[in-house]
Amino acid sequence: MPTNEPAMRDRILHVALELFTERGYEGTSLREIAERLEVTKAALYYHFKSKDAILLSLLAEMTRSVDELVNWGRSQDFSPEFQREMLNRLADLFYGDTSRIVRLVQENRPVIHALASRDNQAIPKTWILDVLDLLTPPDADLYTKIRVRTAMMAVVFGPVADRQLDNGAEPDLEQQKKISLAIAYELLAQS
Amino acid sequence: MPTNEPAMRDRILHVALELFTERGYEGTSLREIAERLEVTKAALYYHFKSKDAILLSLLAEMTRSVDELVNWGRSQDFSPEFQREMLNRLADLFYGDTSRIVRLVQENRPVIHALASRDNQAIPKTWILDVLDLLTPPDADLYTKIRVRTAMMAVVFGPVADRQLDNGAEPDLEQQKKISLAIAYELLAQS
DNA sequence: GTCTATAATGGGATAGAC
DNA sequence: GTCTATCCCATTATAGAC
Repeated sequence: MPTNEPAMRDRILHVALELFTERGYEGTSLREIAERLEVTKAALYYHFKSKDAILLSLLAEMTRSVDELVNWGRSQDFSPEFQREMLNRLADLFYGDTSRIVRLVQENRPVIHALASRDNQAIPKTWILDVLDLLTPPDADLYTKIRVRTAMMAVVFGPVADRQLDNGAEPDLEQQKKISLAIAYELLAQS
Repeated sequence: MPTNEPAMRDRILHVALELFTERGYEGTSLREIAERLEVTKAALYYHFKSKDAILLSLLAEMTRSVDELVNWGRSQDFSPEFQREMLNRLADLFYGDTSRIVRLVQENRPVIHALASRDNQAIPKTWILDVLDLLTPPDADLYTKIRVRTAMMAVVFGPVADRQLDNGAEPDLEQQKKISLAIAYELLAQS
């Protein structure tokens, strides 16, 4: 007999994502997470064997999405069409649910980096460089490299930056995504 | 009789900047800072009254530079020439020494935000929004806003991103600055 | 699956000698 | 201006009852 309540495991992840992003991983204690869920610290340990495990679980989701994209990119030959399609897929990712995890990673880079080198875990440490590499023409000069880098930043960091941009009003993410992509195309075309 | 050794206070700040950026503020203990300087924790407390004070002292430098820029910007009328001059000054700042502090802020956003709201301190919390505001034409539509935002990101985050971009080789920051500015100009011109 | 209680660690900070 | 020694506290994590 299934319950209507979301599984506690997911509720923990949900609250953790929010707090880790707002106050940082190390600025968030398990006590705070437990309080929000109105359970005790010990209860958390039934679902996750450590605090690290909660963070790693959140990151796994993103790693999966990005790995998929990178693997697809590696299977293609370079061409302007490929470049644009790569940007499209990147935008879909980062203007979608994944943007919340991207923000989490951005706000907690040092801890995540430490975790990655300790656990040898597959963690988004260099993913952005991998994607950039795929987006850049093989024979690019510095000027082209920076154009491509700027184009990627527009798409990847746009959704995070724009959230605070629309003064108060609910941001129209679909619209922002279209515009960011248009600008990014332009940057690629003239390189 | 002055000593040739750099003052301990500055040596502390130097080491703290490095560690706070690499391992994060909360991931760095005073013990680690003391060890690098081959002194004890207690010695640090002679120069700074708390760990927070070290971070705040690092931030003060950046706050000063940025405030200067924002104040200058506020004293000017908006025009395309002003826009470009504003970008120039921004680039001078962020391709210079300040870029190290920018990176520190980027890597420790949650803690710094917490500090800012606790102390009511003048901290680079919204500076980027202030600068963006000044760069944006008064009557800008969403398309223009995003173009301007992209232009600013190219100049502000470029130096941080590019550092890892030149595979191994020493990056030519002067060159990167010129190119980033050229791209940023272009984004502004067609908006 | 969640609780109470407690262990174990490590951190920031202070007192007082030198 | 730096040291030794110590305090105090919050945190992660575990043991064992229910």
